[in-house]
Amino acid sequence: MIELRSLPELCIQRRRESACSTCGAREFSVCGSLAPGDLAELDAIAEHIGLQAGDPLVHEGDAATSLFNVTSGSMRIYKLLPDGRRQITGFLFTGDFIGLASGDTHAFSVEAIEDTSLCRFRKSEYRALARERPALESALLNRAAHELSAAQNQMLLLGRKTARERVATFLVDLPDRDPARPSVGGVVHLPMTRSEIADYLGLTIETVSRELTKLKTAGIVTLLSLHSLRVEQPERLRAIAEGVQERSALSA
Amino acid sequence: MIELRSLPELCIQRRRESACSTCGAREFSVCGSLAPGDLAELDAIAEHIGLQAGDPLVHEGDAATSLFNVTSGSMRIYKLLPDGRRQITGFLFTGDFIGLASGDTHAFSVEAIEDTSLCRFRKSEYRALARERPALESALLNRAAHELSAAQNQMLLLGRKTARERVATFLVDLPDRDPARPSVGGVVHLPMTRSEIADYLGLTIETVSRELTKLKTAGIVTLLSLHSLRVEQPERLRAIAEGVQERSALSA
DNA sequence: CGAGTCGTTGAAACACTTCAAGGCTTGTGG
DNA sequence: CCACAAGCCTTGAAGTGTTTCAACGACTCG
Repeated sequence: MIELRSLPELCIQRRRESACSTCGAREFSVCGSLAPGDLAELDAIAEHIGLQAGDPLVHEGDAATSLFNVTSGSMRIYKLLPDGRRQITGFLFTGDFIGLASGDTHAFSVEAIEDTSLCRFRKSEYRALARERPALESALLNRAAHELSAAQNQMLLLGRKTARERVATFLVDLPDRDPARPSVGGVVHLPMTRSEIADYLGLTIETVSRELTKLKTAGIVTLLSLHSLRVEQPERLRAIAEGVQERSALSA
Repeated sequence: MIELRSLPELCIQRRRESACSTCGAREFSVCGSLAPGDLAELDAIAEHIGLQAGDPLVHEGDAATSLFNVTSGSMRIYKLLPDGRRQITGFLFTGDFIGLASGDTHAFSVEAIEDTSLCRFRKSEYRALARERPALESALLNRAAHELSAAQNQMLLLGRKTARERVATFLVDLPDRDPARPSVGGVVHLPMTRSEIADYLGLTIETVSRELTKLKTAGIVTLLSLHSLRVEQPERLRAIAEGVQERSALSA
């Protein structure tokens, strides 16, 4: 029922002795300052999964028996209305958790955006381990706290920001989300489509496209390809994201 | 940094031997199935606080040294943009927690809507207790999970629902939020103003007022007073909330 | 090369906001 | 007890940011 995102600085990567025979994954990430003993036990109950772009992982209404940790790639988590309207509530990257909630069914769907690998923990085994190792539970609570804070920021965006502010906020925040692909020289990697960005920001694809074009025309960003751009004026982008209006320019 | 709301069914009320000498509060609520020993220890470190309508509890940017549990009344939790635009990210009622996050400053503000009483726990004391009593940490994680699920629902509302669907959703969900004031015969108590409802739903006060009027005209609700109404046709209200469009009526 | 998917751009439509006026309620002071 | 000011809410009319509808361009794949 819930999904917990990592903060890069809280993540430590632990390399396995050898690649998993099933899926080839070589590492998995856990959050917080876990002791080596905790890591070893966590490792012991992990099962590796590989997904191709577009593959579903969980579907709204599914029984929630497992807990997942993304080890590479990116995913979308979303909710649907009966008529098909979609709200993407988050993108998941390396280190993010999925499905920690206490309920017995998922209240959202999760699909792979690109080829993605994960670790799966059976919830029963995980809970048993968490009882023995309180640091695990504590680390998860920390993640939940950060995730809630991010959710509040997103509510502010969806409820009160203009289209331009939403797109700017998205470009400012995204680079910090994926620890596996740190931003270099202001280059932002966008694995998702315009449609996914739109459904994440509560806009249409046309509006996203138009606002990106305006940011480009204003010289604030340069579009390198459909899935990457470079931020040329980070301070202006940040100002727009925070709702600090610019007098002229960008109006048209 | 985070705020955790209770689910009524998870809350147990525990009556104190006598009223608190400072504020007069007689009970506080904790979540989950805590053992009597845990309750007693929690009780021992609790400090009682009373607020009047409008009083602030925490301000965005404040150092986060305490953790609060609402024992009566209602509060608003919100974030602001520099130009004053406000997004209320949640309303808090009896049993709800405030400030569980790990960070050292609050990322939101909290104010009392009506006269409200709370229990305060010093974070350091609480964490020490949680280390000894894992059930406490576990109960908080459950709360965080439910809160995250609610946040995802709100993102769906803010990003993809129409004004009418938002107001309908609000009226459907609100009665279940306050365990201290259960809904009887479809009567919904609204302690907050239209302005607060608007800032919660990402609308203006005029739009909220108009949509309430339309629901009244359609015979779906009856306005009893400014701060209470009765739902006459719950199934129609629920259908609207879920985005199931009605053919005719309600159009104007 | 044609089909399909995804993205961009323009024009028209519309849902919601903004601006404006008035009503209702509450509290205060003469 | 009434007058009056101050909030809060409702309602109407005009304005606008975003959506919807439509066409076209770019890229990928068989």
